[in-house]
Amino acid sequence: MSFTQLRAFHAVVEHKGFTAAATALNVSQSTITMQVGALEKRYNVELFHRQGRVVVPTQSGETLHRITARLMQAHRDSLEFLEASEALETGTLRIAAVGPIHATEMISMFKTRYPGVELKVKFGNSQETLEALLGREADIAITADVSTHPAVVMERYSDHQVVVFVHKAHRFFKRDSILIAELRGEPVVLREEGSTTRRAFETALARHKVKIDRAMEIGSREGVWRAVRLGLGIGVVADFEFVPAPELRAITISDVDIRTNYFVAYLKNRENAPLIRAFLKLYL
Amino acid sequence: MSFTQLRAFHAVVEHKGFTAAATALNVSQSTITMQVGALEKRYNVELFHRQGRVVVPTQSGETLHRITARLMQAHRDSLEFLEASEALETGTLRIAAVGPIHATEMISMFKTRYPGVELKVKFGNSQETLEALLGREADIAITADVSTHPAVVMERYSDHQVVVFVHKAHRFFKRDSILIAELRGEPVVLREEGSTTRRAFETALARHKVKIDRAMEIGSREGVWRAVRLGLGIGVVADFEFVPAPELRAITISDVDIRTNYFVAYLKNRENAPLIRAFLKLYL
DNA sequence: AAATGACATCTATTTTCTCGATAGTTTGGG
DNA sequence: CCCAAACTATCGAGAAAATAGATGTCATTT
Repeated sequence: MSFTQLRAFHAVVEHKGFTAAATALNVSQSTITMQVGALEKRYNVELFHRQGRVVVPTQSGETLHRITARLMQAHRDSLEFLEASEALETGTLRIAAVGPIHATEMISMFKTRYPGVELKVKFGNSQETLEALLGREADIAITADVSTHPAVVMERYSDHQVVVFVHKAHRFFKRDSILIAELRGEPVVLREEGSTTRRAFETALARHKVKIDRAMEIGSREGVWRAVRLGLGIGVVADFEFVPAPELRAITISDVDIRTNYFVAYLKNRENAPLIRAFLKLYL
Repeated sequence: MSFTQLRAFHAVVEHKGFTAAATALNVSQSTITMQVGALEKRYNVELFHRQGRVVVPTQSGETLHRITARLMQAHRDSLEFLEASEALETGTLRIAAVGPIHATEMISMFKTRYPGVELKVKFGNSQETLEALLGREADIAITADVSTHPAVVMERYSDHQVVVFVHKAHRFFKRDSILIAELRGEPVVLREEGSTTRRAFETALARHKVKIDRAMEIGSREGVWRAVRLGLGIGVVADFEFVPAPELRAITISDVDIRTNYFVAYLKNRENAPLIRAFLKLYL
């Protein structure tokens, strides 16, 4: 009893005839006759009443048909699922990330592009993130640390210098660069916690034991930009994000290299996993 | 996506490994690897995490597995049903019969031999019985009339002469044969209504306008035999059923041929239908 | 009675499935 | 730290299954 035979039998019942079944399955009528005939001969069972040109399933045929209906449904379901997977209309991508900012940005972008894919995000520190990846609990890791593990591939996702920028009324306005110590006590307009740029900036300040005046905390780039233009403090921004304006000036910090450094990581032997490829393609 | 591929995939999940799946399906490991690999490549989907010697289904793999579980169950059910059919452990045999006596005897015998087969019996006259057969509402007809329909095969099931038998005290005891008219007014011990033998006997009496004395009506052959031995009347029996005894004698009716004539009929083009063959084999 | 429409049968061919050998990987032990 | 054991991956050839097309048979229709 092969699947092909059962499929042929099922089609004959569904289409009320051998010829019709053959048409539906895109095979020849003789093929259908053979398949069904083989079933009947092999199991010594009469599946159809053949009375002239009318074909009616026997009692046994009807019973078997109830079973093959389930069989064919499951077969169609399998195909449907696989085709949905192929089109990335289904599936699950598990992301382990160190900070919410990058991840949520990426997630919304990915979700917009592939609405059918379920996304699971787990936040943790760098070590936990890497462990999740190695333990196959995550497909993608978004982390700041570089891993030396041979099975892990890391692709740089974000790499830029942090600069400060000031309004022209500020005493730094005519400078090209400053020293980090000069920021001591300065009022600074910052992005919210979790911002990659802010984290890099504060890490550098802490390392050099520089205390600043956290004048404001604003949730958007434009907000920071407006606050600085109003002279409320020094702005902090990634270099490529700085929008030049006549009354504003970006200034580098010459004695410390403050930069963000984020990576997307995945397991080497899964580089061809469709969802991982799709994810990387969207950002790199 | 072929059934074979889905089966291979399913086995790998179920047996937690390619090699184990191969063993379970009685194929080589390379076959399994190819089947699953073909699925993954064709639909660009990752079905298993391959981490060294451990094989774990991915999220997609688990989803597909839920579907293939149904698929395989239906496949097993199909096989089970067909094998039951082969062994005549299932199925339905529809019988159309003219009288209850023969049919019930046959049914109980058939049911004993094939307990799994459902039997449906419909009683009617000869014409209805034949029509049920031709209309495919019955698989087997048990009838007394001979049909000339070319599609119908009739096999003689019962054909025997009806004889009377008497106790040695009876005036017929020394005779070899009698005329039917001699039975007029005689006390006769009969089987119950529906008995084939009784019907043939009474039909003959009616044709020759002979009225007898229905002395007793007894539901078994032994009962009739005992009653006759006690001198309660003349017995009526099929020739081959007569059990010789010193004080009893079977006597033929010389001027009328009283015989039962029953047939089992089936459609010519269904002569190979397993249930029909099984039925015929049991009686002919 | 011929035409028609549908199932049955046969053989050759194409496609699919499968195997066996071999290579590459990971894991556990000495 | 390296080796052996236990897997999975890959390849090319051979076996098995599925299929097509021509033709036969049969019942119904006109």
